[in-house]
Amino acid sequence: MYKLLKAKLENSTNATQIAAAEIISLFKPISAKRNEVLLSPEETCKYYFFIEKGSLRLFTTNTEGKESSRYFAFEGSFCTALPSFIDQKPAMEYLQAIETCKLLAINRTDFFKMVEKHSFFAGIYQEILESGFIMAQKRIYSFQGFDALEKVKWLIQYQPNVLLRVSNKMAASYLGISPSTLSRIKAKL
Amino acid sequence: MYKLLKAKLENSTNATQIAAAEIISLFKPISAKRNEVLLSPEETCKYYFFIEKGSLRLFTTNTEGKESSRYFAFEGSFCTALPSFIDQKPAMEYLQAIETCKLLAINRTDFFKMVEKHSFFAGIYQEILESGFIMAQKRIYSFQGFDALEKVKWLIQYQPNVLLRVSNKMAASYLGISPSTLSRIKAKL
DNA sequence: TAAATTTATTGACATAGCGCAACGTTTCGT
DNA sequence: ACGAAACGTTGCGCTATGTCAATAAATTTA
Repeated sequence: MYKLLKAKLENSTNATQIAAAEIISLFKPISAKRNEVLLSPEETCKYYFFIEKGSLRLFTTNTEGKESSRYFAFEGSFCTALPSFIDQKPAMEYLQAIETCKLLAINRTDFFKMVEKHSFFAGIYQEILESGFIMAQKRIYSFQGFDALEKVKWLIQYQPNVLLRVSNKMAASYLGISPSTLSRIKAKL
Repeated sequence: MYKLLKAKLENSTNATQIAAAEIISLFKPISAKRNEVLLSPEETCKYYFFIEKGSLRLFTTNTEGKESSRYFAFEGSFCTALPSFIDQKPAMEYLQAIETCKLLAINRTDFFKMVEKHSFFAGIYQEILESGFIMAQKRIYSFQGFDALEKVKWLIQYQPNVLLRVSNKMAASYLGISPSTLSRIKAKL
């Protein structure tokens, strides 16, 4: 049940068994069904999730109800609506299970307590922030001046899981193209 | 000369005068002329810069030579080619002064030494990463499904400095629209 | 300060990709 | 297991925005 989380923490440099165990003990198991919404825009995000199994996505809807997906996360990753989690303001976005999930959740207070107490865990948090930042930047660059075909190729190269495990509609809303266009591009390979 | 940096550090909670002074002593002043390139894609980024005066931008060029601007920074901000600074790999992007600048630079070793030594400075770094991440996410959301007019309005609302202090060409390349389109939109207000 | 270079504006034209719609297919609820 | 609902695919016409080009304005260099 805590297999992947345990591996993640214990493989971290400077982690001790004891510290890892303390942190793990603060994560509570949560199940989520396919399509279940774990967080709505008006809510404030209370938990940092770790995915043992399944996948999550973060997305918004604009005023006309059109979805825009921001992030997909799969087993072995942490995922939360970070701005809300950090600032404790309404999330302004949805967090949704897109497959049946086994999740582990730590609440905000405990999370930051552990970040302060265990420097190796602060290191993990720092890595999450750094890689999230870098990923976001790459995506911004990549999408500037790319046409639809180039975006799809980029996705295949850098996040192949997305096209394999996520619906066309969601993948399209991640790329900022219409489902029709994505469908046509896939047909041409 | 160190006025803004001093203010930034000393206004931080948990900062002591002594610690702030130690950190400040590791920043060396650097001048940069308008349009001067401080870092090229094949170079590895050695410094974290703080802007006392002027402005910087990060940008790439694609294979056809078209520029794509990623980030503009003005006085009072930290700025570096973060992925390169962190991983010490080629930057894959340019860092350029777009106005005449007075900069303060700290090298990577000293920077991370201070992050480890002074928890308030680690806090500042954490804030930079968090806000950078959040900003990048907002931008991704905003640019998905926005047409050119909406992008410009968004920029006016959230980063008015960009349109005021940066050339149309650069602002357009930041928004992912052509200079012509930006010009036409501005004409219509 | 004048010439040279770069940038901004505006018009004419071409086109990628969107919305819409129709139809087939998969998934979901009971 | 069945019907209903959501999703994927594909065709068609339209519009926003890109490219190209010509002129005007601004900035840099000497």
